[in-house]
Amino acid sequence: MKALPQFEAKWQKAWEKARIFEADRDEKRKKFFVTFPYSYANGPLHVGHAFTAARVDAFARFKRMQGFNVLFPWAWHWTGQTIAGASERIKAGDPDFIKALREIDRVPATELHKFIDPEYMAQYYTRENRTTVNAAGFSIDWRREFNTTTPAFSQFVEWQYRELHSKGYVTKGTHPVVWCPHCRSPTGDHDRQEGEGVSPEEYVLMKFRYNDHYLPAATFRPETIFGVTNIWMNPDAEYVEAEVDGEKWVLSKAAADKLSEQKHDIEVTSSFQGSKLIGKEATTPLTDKNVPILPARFVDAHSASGIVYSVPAHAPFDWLALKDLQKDTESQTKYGIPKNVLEKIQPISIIRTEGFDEYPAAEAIAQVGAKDQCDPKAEKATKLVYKKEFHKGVLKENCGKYAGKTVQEIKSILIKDLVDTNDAETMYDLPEPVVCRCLNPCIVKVLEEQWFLKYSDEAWKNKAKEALSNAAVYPESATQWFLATIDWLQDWPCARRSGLGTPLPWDMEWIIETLSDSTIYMAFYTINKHIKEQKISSERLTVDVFNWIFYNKGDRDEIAETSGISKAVLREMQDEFTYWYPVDMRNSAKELIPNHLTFFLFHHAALFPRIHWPKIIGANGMLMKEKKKMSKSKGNFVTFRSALEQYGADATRCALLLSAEGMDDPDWSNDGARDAMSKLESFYNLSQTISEGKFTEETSGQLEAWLVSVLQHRINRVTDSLEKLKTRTALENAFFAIWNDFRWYMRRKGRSQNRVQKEALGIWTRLLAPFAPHLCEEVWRNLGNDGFISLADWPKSDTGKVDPVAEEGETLVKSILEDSLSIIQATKTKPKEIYLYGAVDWKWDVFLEGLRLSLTIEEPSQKDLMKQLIQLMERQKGEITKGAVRFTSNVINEIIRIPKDRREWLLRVGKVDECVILEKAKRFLERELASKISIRNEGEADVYDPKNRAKFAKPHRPGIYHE
RNA sequence: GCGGGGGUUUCCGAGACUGGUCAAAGGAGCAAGGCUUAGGACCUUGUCGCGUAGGCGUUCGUGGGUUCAAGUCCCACCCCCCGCACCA
Repeated sequence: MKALPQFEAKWQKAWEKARIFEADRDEKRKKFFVTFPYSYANGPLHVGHAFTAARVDAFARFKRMQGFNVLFPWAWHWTGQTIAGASERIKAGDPDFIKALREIDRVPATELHKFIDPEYMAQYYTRENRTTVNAAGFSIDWRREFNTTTPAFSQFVEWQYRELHSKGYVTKGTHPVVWCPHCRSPTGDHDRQEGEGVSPEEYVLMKFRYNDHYLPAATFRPETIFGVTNIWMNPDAEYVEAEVDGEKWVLSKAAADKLSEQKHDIEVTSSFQGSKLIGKEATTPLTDKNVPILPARFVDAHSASGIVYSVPAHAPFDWLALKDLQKDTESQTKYGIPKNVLEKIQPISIIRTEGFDEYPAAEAIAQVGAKDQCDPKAEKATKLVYKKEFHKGVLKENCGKYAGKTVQEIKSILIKDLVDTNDAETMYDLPEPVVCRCLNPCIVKVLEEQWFLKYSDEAWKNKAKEALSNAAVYPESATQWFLATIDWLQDWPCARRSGLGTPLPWDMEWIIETLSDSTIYMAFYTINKHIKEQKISSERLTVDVFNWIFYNKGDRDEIAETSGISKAVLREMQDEFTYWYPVDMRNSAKELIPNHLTFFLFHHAALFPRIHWPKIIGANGMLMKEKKKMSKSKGNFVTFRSALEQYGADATRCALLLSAEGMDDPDWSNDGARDAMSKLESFYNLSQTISEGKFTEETSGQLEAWLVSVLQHRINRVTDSLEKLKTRTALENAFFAIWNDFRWYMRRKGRSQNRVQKEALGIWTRLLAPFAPHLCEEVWRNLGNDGFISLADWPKSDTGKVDPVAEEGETLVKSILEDSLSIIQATKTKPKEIYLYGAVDWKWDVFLEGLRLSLTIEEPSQKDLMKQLIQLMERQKGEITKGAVRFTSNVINEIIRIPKDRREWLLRVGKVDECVILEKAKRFLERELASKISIRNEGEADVYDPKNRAKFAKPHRPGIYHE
């Protein structure tokens, strides 16, 4: 059992020694450039990486065997926040995190403390993972390896960004983000302790007037200003007076803090309890009405401005709060609100909506059964009203110039109008609390002067779509997702203030973010071999150098002079780039479709001419562990390394690739891996028997012709599937289907062996080599071959070797076997003797003529064929029996159902001499069925046929009688 | 909510674009038999129901429809998974 993994190391060494995966430019050979998105160096590779990479490697090996000069390079992603963040957590002594590193990543204690240096950590995992990649037997050219903070690579990224900038693809902008004041950086979803999926929302602050102050009441529904009856404030919360951009405002303390992060000048001048303003009056913007300020508990001072206005007709909370207050005499006296003020307040209906009457708020409250303003059901009622009114609501006559319009159509116009007249302002806030991993609460910050990749640009989008249609996408169903992503993408902030990476060349405060520095880096592989071999220092890699290499722009002599890179090396780099580019195949997990892979298209479209756009893009599912998502926190995380140690490289690769294809999620299970391992071992044992066997037969018969023939189909199937990255189908056919062919052959053949079988094993092994390369090298060697199977010729199918007669012959034997077994099963008796009856000649004539006719007529119908066949028989025989007519009618019925290519095939096969074939297979059938067999043709003299079975004989379907 | 992908026989999955060879490939599991000192090895058979003749009946999320014929085409509905951005 352990024999297989043992020779894995042996072959890996042999490959390395012979340097067979080091790919150099060779103009005489066609190249093929495959890539795998480099992994992030903050942890060990896991079996999910293994799955995707195994697909890429299988494809690379397949193409290499097809004779292409294949380049499969590898690199490491160091850019970004994550590695730095991980170091932070170690520094802080995060116990869970350290435990995971010790137990899952198996980091030795002696190394762990060094991880407080992020660079060391990245180095550690790079080293670790490189070992894993080699142990997997991936066919990598390591001379081109790099990581994304390598100075030479940074130079390359700088060149890329200067180029994008000058072409207008990078712009400056302002944007709200979820922000951690402590970390002083945006807090992405995965950086959050709490509040996943929460993003900033834009409120409108309606500027009510109170004395010489503004009282900004927050709302999502500014159109409801026409129905305002009062203002709500929380009497117990802290409010402040502040100078906001030169105006005097009253707002919650929390809001003042928030606004100061949103491009506003704020100075707080005094602070007081909300109760101070209760009972006072404020004036509405737009409509200049005086409304009272009233107390309400549902008002959250930590949300937006901490002040809201009340529209009881359309807002369930307002309706409930009003009812609550009208009943609450205690509060009325406490805050000195005269009864008549409350009595005067009448809901004002301003929106007409199908399905609602005068007061939608009240209706919704009744519908959900909300009791008061603190009832959680009030939220439900609010959503109900909002949604309906937004989509179907029309503003009534009391809405000024907006009357008669739908809410949906005037909403944004109204906001713009209000802001223009200084009746409103906008403000961002979070609908739910967000807490950073550092345990500090987050706020919304409006980042100014950020750098964006302008993915919103229509022209760029169109170019990206062109690049997409220029490439083959596998599986095809992923195309839709790409198109949707291209349409959906907005401007992408491409730089951050912290983390590892390359600074923006024209604004060094900013570091290019991880997804943005990894879009065209495959081009860097093509030249990095020379940069490393020639030890070219990064300063020499100037913009001019890259321009010359990638665009052939500028004067080589001059560039050689200024950069100090020799003319010859420059030439060599340019040649190598133009030789290897474009990327022929890039494959990743589907989660990268909406980001990395689409960015990859955008940037290639922006920076390179069409001839350098990618040719094939592949996507695959996300790996599951025993049907569940794999994660370190769930404790079901399987590292690539541990899988290799347990099952070996070949079994790991095969188990993964057999598990899924297309965008279906593959599943990793111990059973699956163990199973793959024992299957491979069986294959090895079988191969030993065959390759060590003595060949008593040199000449080949029908059975050998059959084996060779079906193998041609297998070759086609495996080849076609691999071309389309259908790795599962390919492996299934290369492994199970051919195995079944061999089983049948050996079962039919008995003990004797044939040279053809050994040749067939050679083909089989080569078809399997991209998936289980180590084992196949071993088998290949045992078969007496000298070179590496990794470099052997991929089998080509030969239509000349397809033998329909041989194939149908075996089909006949199989069907006799199956039918007889079925009869035995149904009758529950064991026959002493089996009689087989081949169809009489005239039946064959009718059958073949029927086939021929069906192929000459466009859409063969029962009637036409019948007529013609009967005429034919009349001409030949003069008269026809009733039985013949019935037979003809049945045969035609069957023929019509047979697909066209099968009909062609059967016509090519022609008349099968079933007696001869079955006679040859007689001993086999007798052995299998444990019965004497006797074979005759229908219509011959003296045929033993006591139950009249012979007349049931049809072409390809002899009659059977069990006695 | 928006966008993308799916629901097939015990399980995983092929088939669906191009309707008939489909009770539906292949693998796994399970059962029986063989081979074996033994086997998580290998070989054979069976694995929707019925059946003393190779057959018949009922199935491919649900409900309709088109057709001589539907897992495959059309319509409606139900359910599941994934993505939704300052970040890998």
